[in-house]
Amino acid sequence: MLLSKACIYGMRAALYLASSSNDRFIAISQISEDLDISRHFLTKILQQLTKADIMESMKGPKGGVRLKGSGDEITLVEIVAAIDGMDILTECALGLPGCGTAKPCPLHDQWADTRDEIRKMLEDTTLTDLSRKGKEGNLRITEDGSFDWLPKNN
Amino acid sequence: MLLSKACIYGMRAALYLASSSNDRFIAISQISEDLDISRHFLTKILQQLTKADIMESMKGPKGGVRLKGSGDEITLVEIVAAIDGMDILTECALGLPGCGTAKPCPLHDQWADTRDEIRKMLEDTTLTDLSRKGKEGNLRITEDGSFDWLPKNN
DNA sequence: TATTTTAAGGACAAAATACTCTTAAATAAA
DNA sequence: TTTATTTAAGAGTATTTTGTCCTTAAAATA
Repeated sequence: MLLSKACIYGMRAALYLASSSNDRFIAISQISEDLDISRHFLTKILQQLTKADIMESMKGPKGGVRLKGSGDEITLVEIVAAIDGMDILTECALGLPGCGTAKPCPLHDQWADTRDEIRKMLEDTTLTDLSRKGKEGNLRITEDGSFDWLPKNN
Repeated sequence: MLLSKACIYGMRAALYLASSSNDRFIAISQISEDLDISRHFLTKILQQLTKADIMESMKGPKGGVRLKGSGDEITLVEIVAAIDGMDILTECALGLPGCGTAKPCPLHDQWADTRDEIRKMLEDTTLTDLSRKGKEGNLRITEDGSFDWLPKNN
């Protein structure tokens, strides 16, 4: 698995928020319910994203989380960096520390190329891209085939 | 991490064997020592590779493991398939089961493309490719910077 | 001010992964 | 045939990841 579950959950939650009216705070309990993700676990993950300034949070009634910036300025790589770290995009495929052009492993060149493809994809994809695509195609963001995954307040 | 440690260890051991005279059996204890991988753990991993017919083993003195076929017929994807399974090359980036062209997630298209790049790289790279490259450039296959990583019997 | 709602944070439990140890079986060679 | 060597196999331990629970803090509102 390239990305941890925490990272995947974070991406899905961010995509959920990007598909909502992003001026309002949305309770994590609602997100967790709609996306069928453990509430407490998701809370922890979104804390990381608020610390990374990707989201902002508000306590109390009417509180919750929302994206800090505009969805078209947030790319997937930022979420990955905040949760899994950038290591997965720099690490050696054979696990050798310090693998680079100066001191490569035999697989270095090939892996560097494919790794760049992954990074480019993550860098080029914004939350708005995914949200638009999801809305246009009525695509799912949750396991059960329910295609009307859009947050209720939209 | 895209590949598990077990998978990475398996690839390194296979590359080690591909760089040796492959008519002789080589003791796992020697491989583990040269590659600085736990002997018992490596034994388990190589058992998987022998079950997958990538290697063959022999008990007793003068026993050990060796590649079953020629190194230029063994690609990295076979090793990955035997240890981590092919799931990592088919799974949805958002973790949704059944994600495919028929029932995609918003990230499906982008991820399918990059996933194919990964698979292509693994399918196109043979052990002999890596071995040749390693020998030509005197590249390392082990952590400490020692560049003379070739098995002693060559 | 009191109550309710919500995130923050820490402590804990379960599951998956990584790694170790022990014993058994096979084989070569003394 | 006995002994030494080496893989096979299974049980056991450690670490990391994933997931749960409970308490505290902050904010809205009655």
